Amino acid sequence: MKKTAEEAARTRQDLLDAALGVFSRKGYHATRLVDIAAEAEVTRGAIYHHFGNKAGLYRELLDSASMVGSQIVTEAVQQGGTFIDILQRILVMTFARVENDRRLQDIMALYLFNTDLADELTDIREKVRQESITMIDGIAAQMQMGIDTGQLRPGISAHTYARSFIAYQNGVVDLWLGNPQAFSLTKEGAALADAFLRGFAYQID
Amino acid sequence: MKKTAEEAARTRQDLLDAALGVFSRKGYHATRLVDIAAEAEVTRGAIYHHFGNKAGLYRELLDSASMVGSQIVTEAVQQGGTFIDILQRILVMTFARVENDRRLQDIMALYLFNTDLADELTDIREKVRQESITMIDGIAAQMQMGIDTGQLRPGISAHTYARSFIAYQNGVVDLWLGNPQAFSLTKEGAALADAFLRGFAYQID
DNA sequence: TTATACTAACATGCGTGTATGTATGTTGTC
DNA sequence: GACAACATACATACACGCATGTTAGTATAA
Repeated sequence: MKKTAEEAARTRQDLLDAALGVFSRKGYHATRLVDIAAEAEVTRGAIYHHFGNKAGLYRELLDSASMVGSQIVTEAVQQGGTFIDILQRILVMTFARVENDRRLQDIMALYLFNTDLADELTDIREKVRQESITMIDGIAAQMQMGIDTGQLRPGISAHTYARSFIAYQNGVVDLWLGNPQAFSLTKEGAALADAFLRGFAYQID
Repeated sequence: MKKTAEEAARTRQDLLDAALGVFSRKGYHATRLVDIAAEAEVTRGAIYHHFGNKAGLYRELLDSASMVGSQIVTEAVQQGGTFIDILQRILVMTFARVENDRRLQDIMALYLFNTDLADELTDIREKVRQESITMIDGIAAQMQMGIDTGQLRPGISAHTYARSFIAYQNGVVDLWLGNPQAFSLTKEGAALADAFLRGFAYQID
């Protein structure tokens, strides 16, 4: 019955993958550990062996799921262009990747729909909150550069720009997750990014 | 033990109010009927008497909570102004009202975080989905007018404008609900709306 | 031979729903 | 308008299932 070390690591990863899918689809409370175990083709015992309990699994999962969005950002920055070009690219790439990457969908869902977190998970909520704050701060620093170089309209604070940006990004993804058949993130992504970054208002030059 | 007819209606409403608060804070699965009953200062028996079961209570709640956003829209339209002015006003009013109205906060949370809805509530999810579709269609019709009258930039479809708009509105509210102390929806509302509607890009006229 | 990676069986608690009880409003009848 | 007959608005207590966590067992890698 005992498996080799790498086999064990594999089932551990399988459990994390399965948990990500089920948690993001059904929420924390509604997911039954037996569903996760079944999807990973083990029994619940494996979960308790690797993660101690349900909350431990969720904890681990969130740690492994973090720092995914940052990869897209660095990739978009590397391709160069103006400040607005980069912001546009971040949105377009995020939208397209969400539509085509099931795993990323699940991670986004996990971050966006973190209600119904049990009392025993308040520390997790707090951690996510802190992470989002530092993320906003980081984006705000970038936005400040955009303001300083005259590529962003003045009169709006860097933090407002930052909040506006990720609010939009999350809002679009959220909307799509709620009804994926309604529209295509890949096809409409560029227009959605354009409408946001260039604004709705028609300014005659 | 039997109360007068209007007393009964009162406890029924108390239960709905209590349910809105608890459901929106903890999610469907995590809320215990005893919590709702306690907050309404009755026992669970009252819930089963008035609503049959937990799902019935949630169902009723969602019906009574619907059609709140439309009120803001009509109010914003009545005040007149250009198309962009009205859109701006809708955002600003929504943001400000969310920050100051606990009930509206709960309703928004209920709509935004509708994950973890039990298998017995798939019909509710479907209903919410349908409502959001017709809402988007309605907004798109308005946006089409904005395009036709040259007040919205051409080259973007009415539906994309509509999705963009409510994605942003929801995104900002979602962001704030996740961390209300981080910023003030009332104070930053105008800037957030402005950044969105006029765009980030600095266009030199 | 020992620690590991689980499986299987069991115990426990908790939350929903239901059945019953009860006090009181409400309605018809004379 | 008084009084029975019934309906209502809950409270209380119980039954039941289900999901978590725990413990014991087993096979095998190290």
